[in-house]
Amino acid sequence: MPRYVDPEARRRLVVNALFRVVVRDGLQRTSLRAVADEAELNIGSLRHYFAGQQDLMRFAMQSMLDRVGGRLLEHLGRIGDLDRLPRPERLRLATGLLAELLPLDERRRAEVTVFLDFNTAARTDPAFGDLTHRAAEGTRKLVHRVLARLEASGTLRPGLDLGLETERLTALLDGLGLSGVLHPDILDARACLDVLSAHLEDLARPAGPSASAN
Amino acid sequence: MPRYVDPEARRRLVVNALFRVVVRDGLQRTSLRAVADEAELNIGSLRHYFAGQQDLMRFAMQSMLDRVGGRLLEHLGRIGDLDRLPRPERLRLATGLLAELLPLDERRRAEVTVFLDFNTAARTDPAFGDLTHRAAEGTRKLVHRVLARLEASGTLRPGLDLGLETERLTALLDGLGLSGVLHPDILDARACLDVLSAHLEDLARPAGPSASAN
DNA sequence: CCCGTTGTATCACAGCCGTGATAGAAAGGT
DNA sequence: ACCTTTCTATCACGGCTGTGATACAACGGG
Repeated sequence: MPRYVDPEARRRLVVNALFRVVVRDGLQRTSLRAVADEAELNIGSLRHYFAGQQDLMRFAMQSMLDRVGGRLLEHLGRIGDLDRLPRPERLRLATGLLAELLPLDERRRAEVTVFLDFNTAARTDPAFGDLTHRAAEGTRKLVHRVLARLEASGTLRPGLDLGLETERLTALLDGLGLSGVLHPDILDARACLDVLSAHLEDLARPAGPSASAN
Repeated sequence: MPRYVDPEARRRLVVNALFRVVVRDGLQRTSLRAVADEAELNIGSLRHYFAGQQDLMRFAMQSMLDRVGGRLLEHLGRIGDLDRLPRPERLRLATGLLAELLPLDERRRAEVTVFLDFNTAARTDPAFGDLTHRAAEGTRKLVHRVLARLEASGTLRPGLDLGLETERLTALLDGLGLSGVLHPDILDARACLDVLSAHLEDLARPAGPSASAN
């Protein structure tokens, strides 16, 4: 029984509307009025929950980082003890986790799209501050952790420079997300996943090439 | 002895000014007036050479595609017969060619930055039409060609799916460009080049690991 | 000299934008 | 009933945008 209106729910409503506008029209055309219209709210109401444009944008960015971050932590928890699983299963789980960062369905496509627009805008717009910077560091931390777990379980081929491989895999994910969002006709969801899968398989030790015998 | 003013030179002047504004302030804040100011031209003069904003943007995008494309063709021509070169040299040349797409110095950093802003904008702005689409196809064509040459010269390890490897390498280049431009403090020029170099080395056949004996 | 072409500069207009101010309705405690 | 807080709604202002129209200078050929 919320007293008055639940402000948190209102903010979620607005942020979701903002995401839809960004996906549909791009961040450039995402104005306070456009978001208010999309949320079927009066701009006056909207401004009652957000002090201004900067607040709204920062809150939206932070919200989406929280959401994606939450999902990634879910995946991480679900993995748990990696060593007890068969080798192909380990790679499958790692792929599934990192695939959370690829535009493989409408939800993730929207997330990657918004994330891309925010990031490019953040290059020159101080409104986002260091949000994108910390996000980039977080992604690398995660990727590094996944690679470290795979290595600890003996799934990777030896002699890899984990620092370099972290950057390589991160760049691959970013690039797949970029093309998947901007050129979905060239790189569709299936191709995205195939490339990621192939890359992880490539990092795995060539013990079982599984070319002929499975 | 140019009759009147050389219109082509004027357009180049304007386009260069536009690039500077985009790099400095972002495409969002790149207005006709800002470009005119940067070019030290009156906005009326500017509009004498460009019908409107769309024309200017399209022309700028096309110009930068031409420039980068020209440089890539230069590299391609300079390579010529790959098979006559020693193996490490082949990889070095391929790396140098593809490094043209990475923000390794101020010129390339500016190009990648502008290219990124244009591409993200093109997702929702019909002004750019299919320019970015053809650019994306062109990049893949180039990457595929490089990989095919390397394979034809026996430099790559066997059994590679060139189509998939093309997407992988393209995504890697895009991702390196993205991080190199947006987070240069996390991924500096050296790291960019190292990752690309390592990737190509990884695609090369492990015949000579060159760990001890060269 | 004259005149058409080319280039430069300026004004005005409508359309957005973010934002401050303000008024009034709705809600809930006393 | 009353009052405070919360919420919705609207107006107005200055600023920036692209663009059409227009006036005027500069150039180059007849």
